[in-house]
Amino acid sequence: MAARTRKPERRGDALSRERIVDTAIAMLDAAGEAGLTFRALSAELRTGPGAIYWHVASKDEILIAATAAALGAATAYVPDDTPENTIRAVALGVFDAIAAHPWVGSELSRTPSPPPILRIFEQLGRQVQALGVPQSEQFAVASALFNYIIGVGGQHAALARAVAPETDRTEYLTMVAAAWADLDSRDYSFLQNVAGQMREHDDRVQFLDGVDLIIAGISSRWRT
Amino acid sequence: MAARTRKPERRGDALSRERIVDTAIAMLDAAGEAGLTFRALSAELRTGPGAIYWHVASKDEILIAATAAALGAATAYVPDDTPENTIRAVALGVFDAIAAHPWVGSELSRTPSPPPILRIFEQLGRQVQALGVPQSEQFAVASALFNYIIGVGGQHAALARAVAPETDRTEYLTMVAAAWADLDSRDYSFLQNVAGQMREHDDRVQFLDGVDLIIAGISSRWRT
DNA sequence: ACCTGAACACCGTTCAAGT
DNA sequence: ACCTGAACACCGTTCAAGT
Repeated sequence: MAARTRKPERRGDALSRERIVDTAIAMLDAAGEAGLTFRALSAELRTGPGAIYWHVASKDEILIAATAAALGAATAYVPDDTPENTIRAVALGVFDAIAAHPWVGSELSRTPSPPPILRIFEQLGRQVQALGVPQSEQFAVASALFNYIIGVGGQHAALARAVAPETDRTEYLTMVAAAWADLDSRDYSFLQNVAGQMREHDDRVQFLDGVDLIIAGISSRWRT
Repeated sequence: MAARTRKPERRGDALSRERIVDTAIAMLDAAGEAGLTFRALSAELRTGPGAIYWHVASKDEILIAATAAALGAATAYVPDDTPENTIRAVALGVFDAIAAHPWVGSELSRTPSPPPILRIFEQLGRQVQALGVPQSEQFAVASALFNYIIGVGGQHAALARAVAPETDRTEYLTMVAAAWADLDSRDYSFLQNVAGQMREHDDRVQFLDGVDLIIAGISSRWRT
């Protein structure tokens, strides 16, 4: 993903904004959000923390750039398909980006809408338009889709943060299911009932089910 | 909200878990998440930081207890109404709690599901059941509602964090609308189109529109 | 049992000084 | 122009010592 075709770069490892962000992404993937510190980052880059500040203004800027890069692939490609399928494709793009980089999920609800997030909203909005939703409702409907997608992302990030990075997914689901099954059945009868489904459910399929539910709502309302 | 009917408490201000959490909530409301530090908290409570650690194990515990307290009122009362209206009531309860305490929005996607969050899921699940959604789909549908609600909360928290606490809401919306109107019209035609609606929209109404959209999806799918 | 406050091991960020 | 690394102003948390 790093541009190899720029000017030759005296050595392979001159410090640059791009290398800083790439290294930050690698560290975030490996050790989570807590693992990215200026000290660790500068050690990895074999410099002092001050050198990094010559290329970026703050840690926030690094985080925003890293999020943009991680979402970039997801938001760049736009299929030429029905509005419904395009919405699904955009949603899955975000979902898969977060699955690959769980820290992206927390950034989504932390930053003041940098470009890649605006692009997601834009894409959803266009499809909402194409579905024939009247002007006055387009913003509300696009927001509903957007907030659902972002919400799932945030929950996934919370899960990733809660358990050790190496924890097996099914092992984790078994833990949660057991915890739910242990709840007081008067107060939590629903959770107890579905605790079984927890173990075998497929996040990705369930995520798409939610998207489809909103799409179904749209067509039932404006396509009678 | 603090229990006044316990034992008399030698003075009015003995240190206690309850008073720590109440004070933390007041500080979070006043100065946001960045304003809550152990030093500031212990200054406010007129002790050293060590005293606080005798009553709570960590800052996280304080944050979780504060979130539980802020959401408590929202999740306690359950109206005896149609499933649709109960879903709306639960959703609005969360929305209003976050409007009153923006920091709750970030906690929602940060903590590993403490009780008040499980209660929200439970409540939504029961209504989904009552709406006649088949067993096998109940978990997915309840998750869709839950994630949408949490997602909106997270976005609100992000907004609250992005602007100074005193910033006027309409002033802020005007800023965002202006920023959207300035975007390249080729890349962001949708955002430009709806930038106008941004200024006059009512968050709360729009939030409910999204809930209704999901409800509409549910009935169109399982109520033919 | 409960509180005190100095100390520890960190942060992000700055800045004089180097090349 | 770019890098160095010590220093600054913070964090959350611990812990010997007090009452």
